[in-house]
Amino acid sequence: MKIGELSARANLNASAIRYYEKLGLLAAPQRIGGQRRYPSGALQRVLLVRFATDMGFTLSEIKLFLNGLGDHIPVGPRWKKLASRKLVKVKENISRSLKLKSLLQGLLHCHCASLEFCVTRLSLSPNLR
Amino acid sequence: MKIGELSARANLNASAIRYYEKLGLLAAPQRIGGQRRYPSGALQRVLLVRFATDMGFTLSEIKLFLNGLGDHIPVGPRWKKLASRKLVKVKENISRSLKLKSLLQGLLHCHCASLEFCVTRLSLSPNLR
DNA sequence: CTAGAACTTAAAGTCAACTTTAAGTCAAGC
DNA sequence: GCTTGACTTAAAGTTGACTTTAAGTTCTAG
Repeated sequence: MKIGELSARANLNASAIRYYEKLGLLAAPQRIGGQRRYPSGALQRVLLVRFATDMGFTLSEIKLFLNGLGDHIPVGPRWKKLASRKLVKVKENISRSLKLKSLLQGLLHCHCASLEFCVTRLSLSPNLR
Repeated sequence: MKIGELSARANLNASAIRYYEKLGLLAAPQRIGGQRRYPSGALQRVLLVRFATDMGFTLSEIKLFLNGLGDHIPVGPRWKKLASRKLVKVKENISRSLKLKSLLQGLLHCHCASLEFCVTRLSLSPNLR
């Protein structure tokens, strides 16, 4: 697979793929006549990277994650620590998103709302003093 | 409330608050001797802005949202359209986060995993052709 | 009254994640 | 064989969301 096909399938720009390679997120692939040829596994990797960036991971976090991940290679304690910290964030994000969801649904039905209403609905609290 | 107190309570930099004001996200407050004095409502507004940026809204989206929102002022159809579009995104985000959560929990228990495993668990699919 | 903390501005700097540009090389179809 | 589209590079440009800087003003505690 050349870079054009990979980028089309992963739905991003070819330059982004070269950028990922430069950052070490993607292994440098085989080349034929100077042009990159990707194995199908590269597509999975790119899809995962896209998913993770959408979920708010930074590229350097993603690099750490993917490097600790491989078939038949047990995930190490370092990876687990990373993952469990990220899990906490994901859970927080879920509970906030659920609150936001019900707030939005509510606002689409009852026709007026104050900032205060939103703030309490979302349980946003200021620092004391 | 001066800008220092507001920023401390909202847990962000005072310069960020001035930046929000410049973008029109925050109304220019009363001034005493050239210095900004905020009513308590400003804190709520800032808290909401912070929440929304955390949830992945851009500042210009937030501006649109907050401007269509006020006590005793019915939210308009334009606002509702925005909100229902955002609601869709929030729901998508929730279902993806739930998948990610169970994937991470799974990986923390069973000790090996392939990219392919992750990709299918997250239902990531490439574009055809 | 004065030192120092907190405020003011405009403009420049930073960071992440890319994209665009320029100038050139390779490959696939006619 | 030649054109045209896809590829190559390094370097510069872009966007969003701030932060930092520099130079100055104002408030507050002692």
